[in-house]
Amino acid sequence: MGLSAPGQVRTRILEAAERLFAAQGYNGTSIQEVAEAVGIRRPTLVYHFGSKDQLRIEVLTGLLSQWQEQLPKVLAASQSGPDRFRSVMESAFAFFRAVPHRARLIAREMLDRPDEMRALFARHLEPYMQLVIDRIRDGQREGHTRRDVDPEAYVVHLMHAAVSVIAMGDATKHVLRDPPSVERQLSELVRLGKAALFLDRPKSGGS
Amino acid sequence: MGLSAPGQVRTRILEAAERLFAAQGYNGTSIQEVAEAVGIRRPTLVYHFGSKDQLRIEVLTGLLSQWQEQLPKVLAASQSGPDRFRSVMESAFAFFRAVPHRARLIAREMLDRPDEMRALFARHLEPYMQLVIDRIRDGQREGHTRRDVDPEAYVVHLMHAAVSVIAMGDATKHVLRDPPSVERQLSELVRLGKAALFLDRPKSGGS
DNA sequence: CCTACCGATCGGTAGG
DNA sequence: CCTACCGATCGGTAGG
Repeated sequence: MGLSAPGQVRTRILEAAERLFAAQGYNGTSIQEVAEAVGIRRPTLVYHFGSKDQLRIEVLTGLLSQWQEQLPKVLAASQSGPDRFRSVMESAFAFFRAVPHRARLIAREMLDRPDEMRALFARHLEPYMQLVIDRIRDGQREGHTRRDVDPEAYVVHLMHAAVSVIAMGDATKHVLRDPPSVERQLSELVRLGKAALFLDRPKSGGS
Repeated sequence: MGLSAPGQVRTRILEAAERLFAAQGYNGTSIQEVAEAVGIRRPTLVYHFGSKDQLRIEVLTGLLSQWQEQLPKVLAASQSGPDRFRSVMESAFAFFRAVPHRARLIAREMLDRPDEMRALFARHLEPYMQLVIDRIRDGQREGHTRRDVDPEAYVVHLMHAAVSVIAMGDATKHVLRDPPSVERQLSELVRLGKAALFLDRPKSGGS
């Protein structure tokens, strides 16, 4: 009896590797550890993936593909304006928070192999980011979005902020006397993003 | 003749280690590499620091001490309000941008050893962060700062954002058709921070 | 600050 | 999917 659900061996290896690489880093994880977590011998793992580096690449493209698959659903939420913004942001956070090590692995790879990650982002995410950017420019023309927003920098900022709050939140969580929970941290991020994007308007519909 | 300026050997080891740990990570760097960069033999390095882990600890406390030393100067900039905000932010960015690998090392350690980093932050930075938080609350009472700001979460957000833009900016830099430079990214961060903190006011002094 | 040496672990291969 | 084996490198010690 194995240590996790049966499934395909390749899939179980990928899951274990994703978890361990996220927790300890690629250099901090031996393929021996991954094999043990799956319940197989090391040469068997190498037989399936060829090399440790190839395993890393397959883990990463799998993760980016999931992301790419979820993004359209997230962006299709509703029409426009502040409420849509909130729902889009919260769906995006939910995606990362559901499996927190995803954000961790992304952050690690951005540090270790920035060029490779840039290429992966360009392939998997660029169209969607560009779509958001175009919407912001539309909003600026139509007058309900601040004109001083730098759309490219704004979108990149939100992505950085979301990834790092979830990936590195543990390190800053209890620094303060009244430490903000991840919940508070994320809802402040939503507030911050809205305040910086939309023009002030009266609280309720009247006027 | 060594590979870098003479100085104390210990100091040269610390500098090389800081640079290499930041670039390749702690697990991705051998003490052999550090020794070679300094121009000494590995056992000599071990003689000076006892162990690789002790070297890491001394690199990190050194870095946090520098940070702690600079922060009061940064915060003493001017009195209050949006202009002070801008100058404080820009001084903080300048500190990291001057030696970009500092932010990288901080980000790596937040991922690898969150508990240890939390303790270091608490010791070296907590008083200053708390000071900023108290100022935000003052501003809220006095009415020139938004009441919906969550001061703790806001401050933590800015720290996360600054560290990750500088540390991981390379990975997101050229994703878009019109990639924002680090400059644009940082000035958007200043704009975002101000828009989310202060109430809207007329552009020029007249009313 | 060095040379010489240590056991342990690394990723990967041979061969079945 | 396994056992048996490989050379290379790891952090650290002995002893001077």
